[in-house]
Amino acid sequence: MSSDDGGFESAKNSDNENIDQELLEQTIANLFLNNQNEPIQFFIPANEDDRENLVNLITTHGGKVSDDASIGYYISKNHDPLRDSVEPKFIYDSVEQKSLLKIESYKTFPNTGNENENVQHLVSFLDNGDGANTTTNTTEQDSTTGNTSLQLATTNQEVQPAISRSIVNKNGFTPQEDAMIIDEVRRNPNRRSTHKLFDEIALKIGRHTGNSIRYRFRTHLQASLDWVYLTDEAGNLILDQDGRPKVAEGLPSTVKRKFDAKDDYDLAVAVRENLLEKHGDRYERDSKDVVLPGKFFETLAQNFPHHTKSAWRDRYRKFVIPYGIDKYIEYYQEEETNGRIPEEIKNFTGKNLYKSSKRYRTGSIDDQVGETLTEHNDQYDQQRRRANAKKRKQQQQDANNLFAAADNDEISGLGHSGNFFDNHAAAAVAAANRINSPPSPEDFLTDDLVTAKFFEFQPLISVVDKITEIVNRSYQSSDAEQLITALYAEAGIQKKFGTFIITSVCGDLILIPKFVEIFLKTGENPPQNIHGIWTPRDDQYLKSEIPERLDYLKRLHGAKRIELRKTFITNDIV
DNA sequence: GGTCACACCCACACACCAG
DNA sequence: ACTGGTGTGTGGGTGTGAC
Repeated sequence: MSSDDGGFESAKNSDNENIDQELLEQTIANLFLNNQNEPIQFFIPANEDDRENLVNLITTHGGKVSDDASIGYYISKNHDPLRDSVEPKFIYDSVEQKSLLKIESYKTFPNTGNENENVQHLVSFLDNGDGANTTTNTTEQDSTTGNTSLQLATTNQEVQPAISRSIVNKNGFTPQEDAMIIDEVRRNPNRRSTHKLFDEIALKIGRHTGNSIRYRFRTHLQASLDWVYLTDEAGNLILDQDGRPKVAEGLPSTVKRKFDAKDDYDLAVAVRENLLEKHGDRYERDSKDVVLPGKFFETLAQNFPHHTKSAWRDRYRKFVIPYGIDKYIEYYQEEETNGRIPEEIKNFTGKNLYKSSKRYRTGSIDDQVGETLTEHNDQYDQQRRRANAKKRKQQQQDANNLFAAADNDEISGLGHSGNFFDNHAAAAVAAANRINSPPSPEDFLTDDLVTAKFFEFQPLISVVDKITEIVNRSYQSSDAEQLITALYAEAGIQKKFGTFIITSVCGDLILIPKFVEIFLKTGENPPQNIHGIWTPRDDQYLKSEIPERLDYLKRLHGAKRIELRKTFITNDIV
């Protein structure tokens, strides 16, 4: 800070000037301290604009930036529906004005408890009526008192998570969701490239598709995957003596591994050695008709275990034979001699070349293979690009024709054009309902959970829309009975089950449709390992007070939700 | 115009099977 | 035991539209 700071220009003597300067520096250094003189904690998402500068401003002014999304004020210009968001302007303004400003004024969606806001969080219920008993017959839920009162203090702002249904940024990913994705990848490191893993994560998160989560990981999160858990060959976590998962050194290989130029070279050399041994002088160059025993590929897989026996065999018949064993060896050696990096063999599968074994047996394949491997690879890359462009053009043309036809139909009074839209709508619904190995709903949708009304929704998953509509209505925060009755009468959810769901989500209405959706897709009651949905196991973990278990809960539910759950437990609600 | 979420694509690694 | 045929889904993208 320079002494000619505008605010202190009236200082008459150097002593005063020094004292003022000292005070100012002290103020700045202590700007982000709380009443107990402790650093105020903030969390800033990794992808936040100007994050580096914000971190710098906070830390140089006495504050602390947490790397745990559940700790501290959440500083972001993007609102997170699962917590209070404070605009970064709060930091800039406080620093600029050299004063800790009122943080409430910078909250994107301040939780004022106003009923008219789209913030709904039922934490207290009437203790009368059928819905007040919280038991379930279908889970290992701890038995609860038959006459449990659901009365809860509503005034405790400390433990009330700020939940809003307002979503900004097109269903954007919250820090909790990002953390959950990374955690799942850490637990399944060898499946980090698969589509299935992300489909599974999608089921747990509920708000995004597997595709979307996969893309999110690949584009935004992968870079920050600095460590993963150690797993065995079957993908199970390996635990240490204390039962904690071990951390791996580096990243394990993925399920499948691409063949590189060295692989092709090693393969070709091994094949040639084998044939020379067998045929001696009668060895035929680039033979297309060579029988190699299974033992050969078995040995190869032992010597080069990063590919399986089947993979080596497949690579041999689909790539090395069509290109030419000796031709590839010569190509590889020449590239190395000339200081160039050899390419692997490409474009010999499916549509390109490997349609019929006759083609390479007769040698006609050579007509399609360029002078060099590079030329060959380039040729097919170009062909593919041209084919894709042509396909896109055709699709555009089809779309134009379709709309033209629709216009004509309208004009000619024929109504909408055929059943194109119906078919596509049906396909879209079918796709939306398609999940991996779904459990049969008949097995878990028992009478004590749902009524006949529930089955009127077809497909069943559409009941989630109805439930969303129900929970979006305005309710008195002290009255869950109204909600339970609506769920019973309009969605066919038995009152006891409705109460159980509300209890499992600690009264957080936004999670109720999510609960039902995941329940329908997985049959899990309550759904396991879902942010904000408490299971009997989670409650046991909470009661155990074992640090590792509490850490796990903190990652899964966040500190605020843990405090809220404790209140539930203390009040004997669960 | 850039970024993001999401859908979709496709070569090919790996596996299985009937002949 | 070996073969060619082929299914599955990974791995690494690209296309599209909303914001």
